[in-house]
Amino acid sequence: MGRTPCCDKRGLKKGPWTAEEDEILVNYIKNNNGHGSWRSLPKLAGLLRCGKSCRLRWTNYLRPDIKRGPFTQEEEKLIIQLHGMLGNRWAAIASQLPGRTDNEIKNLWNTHLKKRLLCMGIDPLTHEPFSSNHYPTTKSSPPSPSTRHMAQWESARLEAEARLSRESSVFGPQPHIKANSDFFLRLWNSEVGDSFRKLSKFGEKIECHSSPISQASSSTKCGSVSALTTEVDPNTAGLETTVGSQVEEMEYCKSCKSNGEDFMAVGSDSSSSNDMEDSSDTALQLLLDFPINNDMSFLEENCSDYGAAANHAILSESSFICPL
DNA sequence: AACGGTGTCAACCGCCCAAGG
DNA sequence: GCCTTGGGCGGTTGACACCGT
Repeated sequence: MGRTPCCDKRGLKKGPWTAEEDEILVNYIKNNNGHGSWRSLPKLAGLLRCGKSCRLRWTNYLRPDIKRGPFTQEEEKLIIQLHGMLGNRWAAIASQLPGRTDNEIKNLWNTHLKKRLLCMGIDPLTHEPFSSNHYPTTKSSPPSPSTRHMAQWESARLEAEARLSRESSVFGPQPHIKANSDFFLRLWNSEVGDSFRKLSKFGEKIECHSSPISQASSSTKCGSVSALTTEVDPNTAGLETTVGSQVEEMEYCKSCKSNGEDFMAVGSDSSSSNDMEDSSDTALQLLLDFPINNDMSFLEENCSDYGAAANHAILSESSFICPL
């Protein structure tokens, strides 16, 4: 059937926006308390641009809440962590970084962060070390990034909900716990989670031969849950340990990793051969496990530093040469 | 100074999806 | 239920800046 063009391109201007055009667009949106219909905006505002172009210019550049300037280390860390969970869902990632646009984050990823991960010997697509391309499930192909991400999300969601449920039933209302330990649920209820729920539907379609979500729920104890624990307030961590055995398991998973053991071995049903149980998720885990206020200097520009840090902390099993 | 290589980022393109008729 | 439309998203492109030779 085909899609009709968003607008009649004839006579419309393309390319970089001038200061005058910017001014017209900003004034129009200000004076009309919003953009209204993007399609009709250019005509009403007197711009020789297509509506899409106006929308893009506004959302990526002219919006008053845009934060310009270089990304901070915190922001970069967050982007890496979110990318590990969400993949190339730039809009969802951007929703967690106030003032940053999806375009900006996408550019940052493609020009900097991707190279840094490559430099560390980590596949930016899967967040796994390149060396761990052995999939114990032999014939089955490696899980797709989206499936893995879904698995982690679902697992984390179930864990968080279960924990909350336990907390509320055992201790009654615990506002401080709620505030501190619900990073995931906040995320889940945000645009990020929303977008992921949509993805999950898609995942069910493409993975109809099995149930990736349920498999994931039972098998990824060491999944993104450990990312949650990094957000737990130390003041409440002890309480959580007494509250839920799952938290203990999470901590155990982390200690396994730090001891260099195959942490997936502690999974409840590690003997099954489904894709979600792939134990080669260490790189992603380590990325996710980095406490948000840890020093991430290993991600800085100097590739030799990455190599050293990665060799030391991440890729103990493999030596690699920084390609850059 | 000229040139080529590389990096950056704003902008465009095409697809997808939800809403509405 | 089908079709059209508008908006949003992710991938890609191309202009420009910078740097080394």
